[in-house]
Amino acid sequence: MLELRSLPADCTQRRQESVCDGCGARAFSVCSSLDPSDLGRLDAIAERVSLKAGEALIREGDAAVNLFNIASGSVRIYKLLPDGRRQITGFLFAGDFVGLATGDDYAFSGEAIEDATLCRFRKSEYRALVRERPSLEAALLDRANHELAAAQNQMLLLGRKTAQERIASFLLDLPSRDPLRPSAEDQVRLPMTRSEIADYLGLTIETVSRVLTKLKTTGVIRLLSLNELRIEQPDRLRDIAEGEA
Amino acid sequence: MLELRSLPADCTQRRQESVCDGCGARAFSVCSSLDPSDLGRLDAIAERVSLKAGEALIREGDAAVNLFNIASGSVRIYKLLPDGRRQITGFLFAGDFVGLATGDDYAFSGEAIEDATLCRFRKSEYRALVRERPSLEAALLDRANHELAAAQNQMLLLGRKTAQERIASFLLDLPSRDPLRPSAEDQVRLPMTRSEIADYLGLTIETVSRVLTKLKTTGVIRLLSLNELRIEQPDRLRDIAEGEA
DNA sequence: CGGCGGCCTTGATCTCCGTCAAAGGGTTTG
DNA sequence: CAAACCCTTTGACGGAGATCAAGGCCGCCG
Repeated sequence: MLELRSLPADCTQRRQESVCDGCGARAFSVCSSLDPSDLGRLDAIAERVSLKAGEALIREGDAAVNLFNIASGSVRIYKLLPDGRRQITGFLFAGDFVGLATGDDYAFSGEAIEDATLCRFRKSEYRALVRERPSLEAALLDRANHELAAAQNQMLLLGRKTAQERIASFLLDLPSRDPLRPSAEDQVRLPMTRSEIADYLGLTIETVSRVLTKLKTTGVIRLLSLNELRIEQPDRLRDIAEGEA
Repeated sequence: MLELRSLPADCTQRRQESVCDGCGARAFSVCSSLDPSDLGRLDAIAERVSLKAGEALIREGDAAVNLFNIASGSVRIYKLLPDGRRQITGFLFAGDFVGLATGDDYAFSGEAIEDATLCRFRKSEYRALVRERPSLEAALLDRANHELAAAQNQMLLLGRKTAQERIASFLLDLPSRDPLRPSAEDQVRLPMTRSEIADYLGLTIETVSRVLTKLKTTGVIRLLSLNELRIEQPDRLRDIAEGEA
């Protein structure tokens, strides 16, 4: 199985022999599509970056020079309207690739939710590698397709689901997206704030809070702490998520 | 420039020498990434299909055996909730590829909005061709990335924009997506009904109608007919779309 | 350990848009 | 050409969730 050794804290400082070797996210990411010899090529153009919670890796409108692969931690991707309204379009975790949906300029911003480590690639170098490694390109296409399917689900959620249904769907989806933290069955870790949940689900912070309270008082979930909860009645939560309750 | 010759009406009936040869959508689609010799390969596995308005090409939950390329007409892609609420996740036009975001089963339904012609491929055969034609794979990845960017914009719209802003954004986006009908400047063709617009924008049919009326009475747009309108004040419409008015 | 600041919860009120209802226009059918 | 149908428009009303406003919890730092 997979070895989850923790990464050295100072990995930005001195270039390691191989950033890929100790990477706990390798098995989940597009890197796994490369055989060992090709992995060296990837390794050669990868630069390891550490981010503290809240730091930005991508700013909407900037020239898109870098691509990223998340090695650990979590990242929020969002777009803003001129008056400050924010829509978080995705929470990303270890193994996720950032910068797929990108033209010459970034069309979204990205920031670390919690401390995170990432692999940074120069877009030009990455493209060159992709061009000569069809298996890598196939893996990227695969990933893009999964993201597209997820985006369609999110559109259904944002366009047609009630506040309760959105929260329920969110609680059911979230755990499956964080491979490095396959928490106990029906245990949900919420690394993001209520405000971020709200901006992801197209709600306000108050509504998120109220719905969570209601789910708690009806016994569907139990809040273990602010950022941790247990799903007590998964079936009922699933019914709620699909509008059948 | 591009030649927009109309397609023979009976193209499903008898197999043509080459379905690609007369295809007005070729220049916009992934097919354009293939050189003439490879196009023959694609041609060999393509089957031309004609659909009448309203007919389905994909049904959510069915085994995903076919992929499609739209040659002419328009298609709606949507997802349903158990109680019938519908979210249209995309309107597709000539050159668009249907079935990218697909696993073993279709995760969405697709129907013709107006009479349409499509190229149908068996997924297995298509994959085999893609695997040996990196340029085709690259084109698919490109297209997936564009769709992802569009999906993120739609999430912003659904999660954070008001009804007015949604309609304004929609009217500004739509024309650019239909390459076979590069209508007169600021002229918008609406091949879909109000109900479809509503289900695409996360609104109701009544709200769509009311907002269009308001935009009309304020002089921003002019309704030429039910399915055709002119944008009289593009700058103001753009301001509205971004929440600056 | 006490005060401060950030985040979350809870309550009261408001509002945008959804729901319900009816009437108007266009086109298909007999 | 009338009648039936469908889609759209318009109006009146109501409700889910936003907004406004306190108050509670907790970690942090002096």
